Amino acid sequence: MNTAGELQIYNSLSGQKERFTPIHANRVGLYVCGPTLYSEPHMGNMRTFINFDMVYRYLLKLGYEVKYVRNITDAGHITNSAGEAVDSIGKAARLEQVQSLEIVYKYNVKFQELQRIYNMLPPSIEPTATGHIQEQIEIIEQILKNGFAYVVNGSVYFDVKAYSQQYNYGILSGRKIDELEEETRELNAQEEKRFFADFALWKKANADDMQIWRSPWGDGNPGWHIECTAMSTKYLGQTFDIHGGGMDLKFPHHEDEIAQSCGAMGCNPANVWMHANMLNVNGQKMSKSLGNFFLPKEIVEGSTSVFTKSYTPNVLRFFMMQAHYRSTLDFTQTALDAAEKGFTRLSDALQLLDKVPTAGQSSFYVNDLIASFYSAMNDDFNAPILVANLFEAVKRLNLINDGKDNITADDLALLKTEMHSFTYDVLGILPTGVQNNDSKLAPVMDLVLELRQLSRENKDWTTSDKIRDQLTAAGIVVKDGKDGVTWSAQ
RNA sequence: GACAAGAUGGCCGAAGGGUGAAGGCAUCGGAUUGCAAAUCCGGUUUUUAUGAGUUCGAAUCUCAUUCUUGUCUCCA
Repeated sequence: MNTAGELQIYNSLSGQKERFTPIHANRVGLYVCGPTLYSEPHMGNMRTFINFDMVYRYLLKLGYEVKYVRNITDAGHITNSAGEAVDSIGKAARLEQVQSLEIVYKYNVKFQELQRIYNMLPPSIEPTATGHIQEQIEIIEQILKNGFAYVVNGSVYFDVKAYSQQYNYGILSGRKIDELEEETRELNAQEEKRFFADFALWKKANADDMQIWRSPWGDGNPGWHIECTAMSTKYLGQTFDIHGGGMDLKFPHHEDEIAQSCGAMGCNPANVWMHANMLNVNGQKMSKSLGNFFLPKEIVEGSTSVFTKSYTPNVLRFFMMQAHYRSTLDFTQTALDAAEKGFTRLSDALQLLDKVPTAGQSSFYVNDLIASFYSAMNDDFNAPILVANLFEAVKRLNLINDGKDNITADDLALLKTEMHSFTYDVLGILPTGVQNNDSKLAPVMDLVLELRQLSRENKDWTTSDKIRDQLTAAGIVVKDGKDGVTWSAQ
């Protein structure tokens, strides 16, 4: 493990950066709220998962043994603001005339494919809500036993008022229930609840529910928040290190998770709460209702209505890594084009690591450069600074290649190891530019470039330029360097 | 309305009391090149939303104002 500083993480619970100390030395428990699989995740959903993939990757890089749990919500959410029963998974299923688990399966297959496309490391486990009904029931029973919940007509509600006698409901979101009460009273005319802020732990089944389970309170289904409490407790323990999720889950979802854990087990579930910010399109949160969303696959295929061209998963990941996870990020074509060019510059320089000449002495401090990679990430996973520092290394490599800077073989080996590690292992970029080794294309390119070289020697610029232009049009970029011609395919 | 987070160059975005406000993209000049591309060197653009205040010193802290976004029981 590197000792260039200590990892600091911004904790939403305290509102400040804190030195990260795992509960068990060298081991980290990480829980992230995963997707609700009633439709295909859009790019905004992916940003959160990619950000936490980066967090996971850096924790691994630091040498931690990380247990990364990301749930899959495959049980319907229960109610909406009007108190009307809404089972979003069941609803989508009815529309498409299939069973609810069939639709969950369908979108889970797509989600797993997206994880591969965007080079996300698989979590240690992806538990499902439907697979943990018993655990959820047991926690609800515990909350009831402790007096922080009540049963009404086959449903169970969390008793926020009783809870507030002992605990601080609103500790995460900063909300104060007594202030909220008057304004929201009219909107929440749910007769079953004793108090407007109470939330369902178990909801009695409706006749048309597609998912129904048996429970001590009758047939029904679990409330939205209880699954995370059940699964994080089962796989990580009553209190674990880091709980992550999108900013929009802070309230009520995460607030209620805290209440459930305290209510059942008397302790906060997580020491550190991390929230990833939203992805915006033209200044607005990407969402289905606004119609400004696009699918992660569409943008790779170039079939969105928003952009006129496609971008590779690498470019998209790189683009996202140029913004801090706690900042909103605006997706625009000009920004993506800029990222694409910057990414090309970075990946070209990574190729140089194998080609650059070495010297007896280095003309700059390689160790300082490498230390800057660590200190960037140690500062609350500041990937944009890491990228900036990687570009410092890019500049050095280009200078070395031009004979204006020097590096020893040892330093180069070190730089290569760390640049590869931070680019590929931490940022999650997939290595590119290996097409030069393409067994079928390479001999053809050798021939074509030889012919071009002949015309160049004969000063037949028309022919040589035609070859170059045609290759460019075919997506193959030819570079005339000092020591010969190189090419790369996109 | 309540709560929360913001407002930084032509664009995307860092930094968050200490001289010259990262980095990428763009743009301009030079080097290199048959010409380009790539690369290198150098330059350009921000009175850090506005107005006050605290301080020896503020983009950074405080207050006010304007605006933006998010959440308020569907949400990554």
